[in-house]
Amino acid sequence: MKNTSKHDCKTELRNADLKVTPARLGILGALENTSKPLDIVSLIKYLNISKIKADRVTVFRIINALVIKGLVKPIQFNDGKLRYEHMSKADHHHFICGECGDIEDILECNVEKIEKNIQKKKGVLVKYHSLEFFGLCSRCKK
Amino acid sequence: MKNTSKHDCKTELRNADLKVTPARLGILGALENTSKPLDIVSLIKYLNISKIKADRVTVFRIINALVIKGLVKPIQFNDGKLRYEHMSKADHHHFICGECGDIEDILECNVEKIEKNIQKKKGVLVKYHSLEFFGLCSRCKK
DNA sequence: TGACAAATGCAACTAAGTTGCTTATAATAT
DNA sequence: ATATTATAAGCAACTTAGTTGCATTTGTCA
Repeated sequence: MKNTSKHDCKTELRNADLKVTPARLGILGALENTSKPLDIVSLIKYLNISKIKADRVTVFRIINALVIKGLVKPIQFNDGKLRYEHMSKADHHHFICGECGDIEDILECNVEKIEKNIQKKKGVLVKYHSLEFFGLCSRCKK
Repeated sequence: MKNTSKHDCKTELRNADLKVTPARLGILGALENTSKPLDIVSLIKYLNISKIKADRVTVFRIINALVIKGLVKPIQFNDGKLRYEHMSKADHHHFICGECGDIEDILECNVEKIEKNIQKKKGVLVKYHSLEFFGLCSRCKK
């Protein structure tokens, strides 16, 4: 299981014309093994735990490269920092509670149809979209 | 026209339990008179032009208050800063070009239905949602 | 295994956003 | 109108996200 994942990460990087390095494998691995989107600080923590040392700057640079190559998608929860999600897990959206920060997955929307429509109508290329819902969760609502 | 708008801003603030001050009127006015979402720096510029002086910190505090009260909605274009839009203009979404930063309005999606669904299913309160499309515009695509 | 391009580390920087505290001002009652 | 009071604004200092330049290291490929 772990081997497969590692192998997948390697070929993923190679297909994207990115050299295979420990930090890159670690970051891709982190994003594939988690259910919630991760911010830079969480990624660095994950790398530390995995005994992979990588500078803050390196993590920023790697994540930017992954985004540009389309392997990873940035998500904004309007708290001043970006989080990142592996594209293979980007098939759902989120509800974010503005009070407690709780994140719930939202499955029931099909934006791909709209996406295709926009591409055709406007002549643009849509790489990814973000659909997030903000409000109060059932606990904080009261 | 201007009087009406000013009056609307006043009652808007009063209804939200916010005191009416020049800076608040200026910011609400700016957000009502523009078609594109504005970031903090643009808001400060607008205030300066309107001969309203307001500290950076004040603008941040005002905008946060307006968001909490639900008069204004923050929008993220994944460039490291928030932009803001008056709620009365929040009925559409955006396409953002990652190359040149161009912003195009996207009209054709009805997320309200999904929103109501989520509220019912999850027992949460959705205050606003964000749906933005990221990619390359027709010019940068080539 | 050696060469070269690409990746990393480090230091210093920019820019967004926040906090604490003092002063000023809008709303309310007198 | 005026005094009172809670709230807003200003200022300085801070935190945190993200970037840039440059020197050093490392992955790849011949």
